[in-house]
Amino acid sequence: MIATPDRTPLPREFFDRPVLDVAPDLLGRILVRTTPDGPIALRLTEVEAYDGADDPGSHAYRGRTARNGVMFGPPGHVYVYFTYGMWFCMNLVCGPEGKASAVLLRAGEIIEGAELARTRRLSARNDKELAKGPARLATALDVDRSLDGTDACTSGATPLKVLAGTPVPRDQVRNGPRTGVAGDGGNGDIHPWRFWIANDPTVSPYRAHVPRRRRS
DNA sequence: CAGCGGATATTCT
DNA sequence: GAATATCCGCTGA
Repeated sequence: MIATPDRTPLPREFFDRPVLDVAPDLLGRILVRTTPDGPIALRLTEVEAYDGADDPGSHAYRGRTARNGVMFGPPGHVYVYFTYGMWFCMNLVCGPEGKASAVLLRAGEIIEGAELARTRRLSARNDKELAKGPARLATALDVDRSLDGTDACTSGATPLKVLAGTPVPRDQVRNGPRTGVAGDGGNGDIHPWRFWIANDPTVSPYRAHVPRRRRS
């Protein structure tokens, strides 16, 4: 017997909590992206927490900039950034206004609208790869900077919403160092803030931080 | 399969 | 100038 996922939208209070509480609680939730061509729904399987004030790995660590301003705003809004000159990644802002913490959505399983996602992810070899990685997830859902600052918690028509779905039992949640973040992953790592669903085939592979040199 | 170079905006030094 | 919350295509085993 499989429980039917709860399609009730998560209220803003869900996100107005410490980011380390919200992040594991987002696993199994359903993100719905409404596009002109139709809806795409994704079950979240992997996330990472970023805590502005005390977190050197966070975009907000060195204060507010034109890029990260949404992180300092109210919870339940979408923070989208552009990285490596090519890719977008999306976050959900958590905690009270001014806290500048957010959850990076790293991977998920497309459960509705896969045909739409495939047209945006032509290099994916199978459906498990459609949203395996944060930039792939944003690409599959047609998310870019035009959605930065969008409220995911208001009622009515919004481009992005988060539904209650089916929360993952705590014993199915794994955590470890964040992917590609300088300072994370060493012995005595104090930021094991990547959370994923155990044995889920859509979770992205872990990669340690590796500084890369630019060609001269 | 692992390793690597290329693409190149935003931010900080 | 140099690093970065990444991905893709190519190379060689």
